[in-house]
Amino acid sequence: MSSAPVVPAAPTDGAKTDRWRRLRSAAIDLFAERGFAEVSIDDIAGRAGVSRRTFFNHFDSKAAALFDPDPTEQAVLASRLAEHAGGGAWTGLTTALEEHLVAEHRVVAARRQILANEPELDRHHVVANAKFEVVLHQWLREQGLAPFPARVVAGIALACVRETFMSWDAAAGPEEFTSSLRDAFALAAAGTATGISVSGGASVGL
Amino acid sequence: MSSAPVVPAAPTDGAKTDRWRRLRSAAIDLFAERGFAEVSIDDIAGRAGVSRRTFFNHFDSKAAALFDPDPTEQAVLASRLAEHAGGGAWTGLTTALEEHLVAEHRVVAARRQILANEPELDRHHVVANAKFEVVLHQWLREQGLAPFPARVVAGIALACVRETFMSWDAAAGPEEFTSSLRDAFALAAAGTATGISVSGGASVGL
DNA sequence: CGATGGATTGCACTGAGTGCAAGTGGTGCC
DNA sequence: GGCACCACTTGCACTCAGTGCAATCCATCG
Repeated sequence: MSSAPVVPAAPTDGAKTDRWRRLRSAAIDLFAERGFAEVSIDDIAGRAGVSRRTFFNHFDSKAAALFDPDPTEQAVLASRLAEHAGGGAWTGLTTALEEHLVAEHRVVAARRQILANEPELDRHHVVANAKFEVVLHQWLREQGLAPFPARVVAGIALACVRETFMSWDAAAGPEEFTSSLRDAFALAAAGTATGISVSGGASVGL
Repeated sequence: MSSAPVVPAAPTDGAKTDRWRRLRSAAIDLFAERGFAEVSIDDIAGRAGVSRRTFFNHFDSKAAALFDPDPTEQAVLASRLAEHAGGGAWTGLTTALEEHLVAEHRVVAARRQILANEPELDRHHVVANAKFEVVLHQWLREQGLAPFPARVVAGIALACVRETFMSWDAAAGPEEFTSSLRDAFALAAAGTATGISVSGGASVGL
């Protein structure tokens, strides 16, 4: 009980992560209540019971409080991906992404709701998505893909996620999201395997 | 000489656009000289010979001065796309994009140079790319693609642009960029037509 | 118990971004 | 020409995001 764990189960868990989550939670609640622009960092820090300065020990910016991944999230996604290594890049990638988004569905739904009211926040969301791209690209390269195909595959997968997310009504619940996402992945796989048909029918692959 | 032109050749040309270009030019020069963070908006406005307040009449933010498209650019890209309508979505899209990036190569190169020194600016660049996505997606839908395939195709094309841009040495000149971009587009078309091979060889399309 | 180091906090400061109201200059209309 | 109109510019004042610094608090380890 007293000995240090040989391998910390979740490296960033602890008081710090708790504070991080309290801050994010406060931020999400306030954004949902009043709108992003109407919430100051003092408000967030106040509701989370920490000082304004502490907010900036955890987040680089106000938007980060809404869009940054959980401190453990990168590692979790990475291990999900690792579990699916070797069984086909596309299958592994999409399975891991789906698991991941299901596990995070509460936060994902909160983001969707807030974005629905304030579309201009989409710019920050796009940036958040780009962080995923780094992880996915990295993993795909480890699976043996060259840099460029890895970029394309990651781009396709993220396009699926994005399209699903944007056309999803958060009030409809997570099941809707999951099934739509699965459809999107399947459509992408089928489309790229057979060539997504285009009007005019020119056979250019896409 | 005195009659108003029936159709304004470029709707946003004029004194306002001139100021816009002077401001962008000043911003690019200063960013290249000192680095993004070391340049204030007063600096930019000063060099462009306008007031600080006027800067904000033209740009929403400091980053916008570097990454916003030229006021005429959207229209220009749209008309390039229009020229290539009907001849196959992928071909038209990539041709228009290539033309467009060649025409803009000075600014593109400047951005590349500045990003090389300050990678953290990439977040803004990603946002700028996302604006393209809107235009491309719109055009693809007009070509008869459903929302989702349109998203995927646009995502692939932008992945090509992004990968080419990021792996390009701006000092090498625009020809390098163009030929790399063309290669990337060809690779994407071939890869998606035949299925990008993955290690393990599972036949999942990607 | 005392030392050590990470995290929190308060304070002060720079600079981004905005609202407002007062110029300023050009354009067309009488 | 004179005048009204309009779009753009400018200065001013203000809020608030974000940062550096130094003091403090607290948990853990020896």
